[in-house]
This record gives sequence, structure tokens and C-alpha cells, in this order.
Amino acid sequence: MENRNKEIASLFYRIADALEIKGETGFKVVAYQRAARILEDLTQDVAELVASGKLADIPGIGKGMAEKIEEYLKTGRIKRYEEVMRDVPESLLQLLEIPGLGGRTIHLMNKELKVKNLDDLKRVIKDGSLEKLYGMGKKKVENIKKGIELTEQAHERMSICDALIIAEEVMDYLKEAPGINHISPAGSLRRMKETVGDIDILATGKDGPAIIKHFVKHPRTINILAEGDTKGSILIETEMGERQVDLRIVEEDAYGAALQYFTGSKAHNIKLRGLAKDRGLKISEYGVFKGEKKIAGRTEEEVYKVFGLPVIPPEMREDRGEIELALEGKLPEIIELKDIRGDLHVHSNWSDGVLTLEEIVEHGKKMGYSYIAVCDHSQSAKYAHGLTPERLAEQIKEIDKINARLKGFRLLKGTEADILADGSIDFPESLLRKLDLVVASIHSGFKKNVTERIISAIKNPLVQVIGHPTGRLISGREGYEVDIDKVIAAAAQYGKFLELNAYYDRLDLDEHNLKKAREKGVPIAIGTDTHYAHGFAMMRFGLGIARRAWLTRKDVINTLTVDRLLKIIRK
DNA sequence: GCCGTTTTCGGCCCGACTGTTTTCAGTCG
Repeated sequence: MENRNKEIASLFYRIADALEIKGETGFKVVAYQRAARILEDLTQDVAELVASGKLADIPGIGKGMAEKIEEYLKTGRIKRYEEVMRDVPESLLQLLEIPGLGGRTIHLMNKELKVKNLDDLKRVIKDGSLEKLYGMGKKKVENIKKGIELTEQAHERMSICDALIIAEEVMDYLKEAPGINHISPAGSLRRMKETVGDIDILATGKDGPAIIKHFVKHPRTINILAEGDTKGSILIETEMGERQVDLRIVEEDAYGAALQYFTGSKAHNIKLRGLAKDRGLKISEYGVFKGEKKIAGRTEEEVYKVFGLPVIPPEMREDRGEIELALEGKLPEIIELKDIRGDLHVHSNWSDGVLTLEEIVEHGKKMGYSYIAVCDHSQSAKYAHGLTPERLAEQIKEIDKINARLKGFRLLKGTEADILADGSIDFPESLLRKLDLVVASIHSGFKKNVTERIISAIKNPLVQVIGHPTGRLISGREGYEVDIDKVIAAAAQYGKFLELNAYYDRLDLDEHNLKKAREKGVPIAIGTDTHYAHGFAMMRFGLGIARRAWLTRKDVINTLTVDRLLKIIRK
């Protein structure tokens, strides 16, 4: 059902693009984009909102949008969409993806030169006719040419994991820059989005040009894209491919305003600036101004305080209602890394991990945890050296022995057991009963009755957690054919937990589904699914996504003490 | 197209940069 929300959203995005090319006022374009984003963020089926008459209550959805949504639900089409698409062929919309090329220019060259697609565009560049158009010139055409090249070798968005590794390495390097003071990541990286386009870093220091000079000399720079007094941009070589890193230097007394501004999101900033306008103020990356007078800017705290707001966590800054709630003093206190007392999904060298049980204990202590659930694969997962029932029984004994020696830390006896083709669990019940935590996951048959199989696992009284419930991989696997809304509803009904798998390529449930789960009161178990020593640190990606979904301590079971946790599980 | 205890019409976020201009338009983040 969620699909219909997405279908309408994508139609609205396309109407926005088409209107941009038709030369409509920017405000209409923005209105469609805003409505599209609202539909994407909606956790309810839009049809329910129509049925309850609440659709037009949503800020940003007015009469016009509501009518179009209802029209689509009724007829499967939107007349306005078909209307605009008659004038703007699909191939023209794609030209908007070329950086440096916007709606006005596309409109102009479509009208004057009959450009309808990328090939046409290349032709009019070559034959010089584009250059002769009013307002165009040699340099503009050159810029568009570069834009086309950039699109053709387009860099994919990188994982949050890659982005953080690169950002930290570059920030470490920047600490040696002359006179540098504050350094922070900004942009979608700071907001902990699951993927990141460019890496944005913000810093303060007396001598901007010298810092930029140092920056562009990064040992792995392969191309300097910009080198100004306050802004530098480089392409660096990494194990993960070429990546772009942008650095901006600002004055100390504008650091907070700049950090706020460059962290975004754009929608969040627009809302905040609307607030400023209402109060006769002006907010920019340089500060908050009352007339000519600067009244805030040194810290983010200062900036938000002007509006009577607490500092809104970067992960919440998406204009999903956070500003309105903060204004009422009702901003939820979202979960923090220090709230996490344990990792609920770790593999050892008994199956396909590399760490011994003792090593897992050591790493857990280093992370400051008081427990870790060892969840090795089950017998059907042959590719992963899944444990036979005998081996699992042995592992249980081993863990008991280790725990007997430990104080203040505990290994939980767990499994990540396969959900088999018939929905049953891959170990005999007598064995499952001896475990502290049973995580049940789909590892085969991604298209075979997945929803039914997961729900029968949920109904199984010996199962507590469903592992990576959608099976998606960010780097390129769609996930199972599963009706996740039904899974969430079943988990709510049977009092089971759903996993937030913190492995950077999974992050499953994702922020959208986590939000749904939260609204239905389904508790979340965060596990890194790590097989290696360095993987324990991925907990912070899980936390980032959890925070983006506004989860609080109460929503996440690994904030509990081990006694509370086991008590709840046994219930 | 959306929105309103200063408005149902006339606003709608801000500034940098670039290139084309002779006072500004387009694009971007």
C-alpha cells in the first residue's frame, strides 16, 4: 500500500520537473516537490487519510493536491500530469540531471533549437547554435559540456560507513592545518543519512587560504576541483573509489550559524527561515540578524535559542514536524549511543565470524557494554558454516563456562536461525528453549511466501526477534517480496521485536519502517551483525538511523539492563 | 500550488557564484 504513496509522490516530482521546464513559477514547482516529499514520509496509506477526510489537514497538501491524490486513487491517473507531460517529453526531463543546466535553459533550447534529448543537446553544442542563443555564451556552453561529462561518469552515493571513514581521516589530516580551530562534518553525513553524496566538512580558523591550501594537498588528492579563500573541493582516491570532499572555512563567530546552515536539510532550513521572517529576523550562514545587527551565530545553541528552540538533533532535521514539536516544547528525547548496553546480533568463529567467544567478550567490554548476544547461523545456512544442533549445544555449554568466570558482563546464548520454506525454525524446539535470544531470519527463498513465513516465525513462542526484516541491501538488492506493514502489525500483535540491523549495507529496518514500527509500539533490537572486530563500531550507524526515525530509549530493547532484557524476553 | 490572530491576495529562504549583462538571470546548495 505504501507503494501508492510512492507512486503519487513520483508523479508529483515529475510534474514539478515538467513545470520547471515549462517555465512555471518556482513556487508551484516547490509546492509539488514538497507534496511529493510529504507523501514519501507518510507512514499511513494515503487512502486511509482520504477516507478519514484528514488529507487536506496536512500542511503542504491543499485543495489542489488533495484533489489530484483522490483522482489517482479513484482512476489510477492524474489529468494534470498527462497534460504537462504532453508538452515535456520524458527525454527532456532527464536533462535536468545535468549539473549547471536548469529549467529555464532547457526551456529556451527546446523552444528555440528544438532540443528534445541528450543527443540533440550534444548536437547543438557541437554545431555552435547553442552558444548563439540569447543569454548563452562560450563559457556557459563549456560549463554545460562539463556537466554532461560529470553525469556520464556519475559517482554513486556512498554508504554512510565509507563517508564517515573518509571524513574522519580527512578531519584528522586537517588538524595539522595552520591555525585551524573547530572541525565538524556537515550535510547529510552529519544527519546520518544511510547514503551520502559529497562529504561536507566545516571548519574555523584565522587563515582560511592557508587552511584550504593544506586541505587540497591531502596526500590522496587526485584532482583539485576548487581552491578559493574559504572553500576548497577535492577528489580523493580511496579504497572505495574516487570521492569528493568539500571544505568550507568560516569566521569563529559564525560557526554555529554556518554549521546549522550547512547541516541542512534544505527543507528544515527553509522552515526555520520562515520562522525568522515571521519575527522580522533574517537567518543565513553568517548568523541571525535583526536589521543590520547580528544577534546569534557563534554556536548552534545560540541560533536555535533565538526561536525559543532547543538544539534539534541533526538526525531529526528533515522538516518532518520536528520544528513544530520543538516550538511546543515537545521534541522527543531520542536515543543516544551511551544508552546502548549491548549488541544483540554478533557472529563468532563457530559459524562464519572470525572472533572467538573470548574475543567477543573483550570487544564488548571495550565498547562499554554489559552484554552481547552471540547469534551464529543455523544448520541450513551451509554457506555460513551454520551450527548443527550438536554444535549449538556445545556452544551453549561453552558460553555458560565463560559467563561463570565473568563479572559485570555476560554473553547471551543466541542464534540467528533460518526461517525455513515452511515458516518453521531451523532448530528443534528443545534446543531453542535453552537459548536466551532467538533471532529468526530469512536467508533463502526471497520470493517464496516471505510474509507468511515471517509471520509464522513471529507466532512461534520461541522466537523473539526477526532479523533484517526486509532483506534489502543498500548497495543493490531489493529485499524480499515481503509486506512489511503486515510484519509490523503481526509483531505488534504478538509482542515480538524487530531488528534494526546496524550493518552499514543493511540498515534494516530502514528509517521509514522504523518509524512505522515505533508508531505501532513494536520494540526494536539493534544488532551489528558483525563478523569481525571492527564491526562492533557499526552500532553508531544503527543509532544514526534509529535517531532519524525518532526512536527513544524506550523503543529499543538493548537499552535495558541484562536482567530486565531477559525478563521481558522470557515473558 | 499553498497559506493566513497583522493578509482570502500577494506573498512564498538566503546568499554565492558565474556569466552575461549595463542592472540581472540562472543555477546551486
